[in-house]
Amino acid sequence: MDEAQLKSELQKYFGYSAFKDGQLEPIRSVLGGKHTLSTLPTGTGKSLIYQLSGYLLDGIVVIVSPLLSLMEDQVAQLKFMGEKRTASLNSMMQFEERQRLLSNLDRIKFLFLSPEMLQNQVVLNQLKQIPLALFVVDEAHCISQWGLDFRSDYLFLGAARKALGNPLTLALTATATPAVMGDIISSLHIDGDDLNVFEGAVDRPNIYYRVAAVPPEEKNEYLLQLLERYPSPGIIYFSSKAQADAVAFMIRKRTGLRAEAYHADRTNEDRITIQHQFLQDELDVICATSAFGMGINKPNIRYVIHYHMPNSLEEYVQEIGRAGRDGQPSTAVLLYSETDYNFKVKMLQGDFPNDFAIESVIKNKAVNPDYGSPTEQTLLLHILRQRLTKEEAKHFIAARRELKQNLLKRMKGFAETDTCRREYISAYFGKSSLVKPVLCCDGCGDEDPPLAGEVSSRNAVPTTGAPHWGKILSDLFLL
DNA sequence: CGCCATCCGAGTAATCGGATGGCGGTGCGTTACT
Repeated sequence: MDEAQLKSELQKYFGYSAFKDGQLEPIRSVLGGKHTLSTLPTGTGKSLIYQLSGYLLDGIVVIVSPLLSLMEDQVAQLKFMGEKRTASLNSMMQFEERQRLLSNLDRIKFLFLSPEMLQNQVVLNQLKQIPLALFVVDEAHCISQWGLDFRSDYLFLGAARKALGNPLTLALTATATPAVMGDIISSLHIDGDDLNVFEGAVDRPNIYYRVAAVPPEEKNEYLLQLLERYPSPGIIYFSSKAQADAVAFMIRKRTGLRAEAYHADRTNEDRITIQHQFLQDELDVICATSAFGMGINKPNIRYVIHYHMPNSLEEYVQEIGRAGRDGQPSTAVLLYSETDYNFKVKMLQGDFPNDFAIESVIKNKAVNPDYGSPTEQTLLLHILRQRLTKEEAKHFIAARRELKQNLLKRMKGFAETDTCRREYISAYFGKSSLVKPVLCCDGCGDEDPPLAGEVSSRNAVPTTGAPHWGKILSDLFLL
């Protein structure tokens, strides 16, 4: 199908007259019968890729999604567009409801489910009975990020694909390093000869990067200064739920800003409310752990501050990537402290099963649910499922530990580099060409973007020589 | 890692010193309970 025909189908199904950047190529690839891996920033219309492809192929489209809330969002969106043949299969459903859906799958066009649900034999058997147009893995980096450490069912998507007869597959993610892309492809057991990979840009030219070395005890005061300076709304990321709570409280006390904490200890109801309020501009600041963000597509987030550094540069880039979706100047600030790094190193070291745990799991053929963190348990489960020998298991754990430590070291490298941070990220993601924006990062000696209406007293940033606002914008749009 | 909070015994009436231990975070689904 040529581009003109696809455009007319786009018009027919969605009412759009043109594709956004990065949509057309993966659609043509899928329609050409090729497995496809596409990295495309969130908010640039990733879901349209499988939606339009799905309409133009016979059979059901199965979309594997990491979060129930994402599934619900997608179902609601499709139904809003008038597509009634949409459902998600999950644990929220009543038994009868689920039975009814499973026996009527032939009436469904878009089915959303979790990787865990695909482990269910009944579900797999029902799916085998009907023609499968496309197997979609949304947020596919979760395979690499969670498979071994957190949600082991992500590693079984390859087996599920095989059970379903190796269907045409589309993997979508916002950002992936070459290593993560390799993990995705090999874990899904995709034949490389039948694969097309489309890589979107990683760089976000309208985000200015800055790292500030701030000792832990000075972070709160420093943060308050930043909040005075930066326009809302924004996100502040933490490595600890308690600290996210505490700082949200402090911000409410000491500023006029509306701040809320968001993490896994909040009730489902609270989380929905907070997210909704944030999207409606009824909150200025979200103090969040990594629980917040996936699927959030709010255009006007002006800053993302990291109170603690994440465990990897992938996570960092994903989290700061939530800023400035509208293309307007935005800021990413990392409050870096070597104490934090040392703490993370220590935590990481304790987060792997020791030899005794490895040996007893192999001996008992079961994981003791009372032993260790979720990460340790997932790793032990993997050892068990792969039927590793003692030696293999120890090597596996050692390699895993080294990998995680390296990810953390690269994150530290980013924080400590005195050269261009944008180049550092770009190189990390294996990109060769990079066009630097006028306002790049502190490593390039650039000052923070001047902010509308800013009265700068305390920070006393000299504005002489700083590019004019209008020039900054025009430079951005030329990129 | 290095910093706290907590505990504990000493030995005196209410604290003190030293030791100890703890210290992240991500979500499905199922099932056994209140």
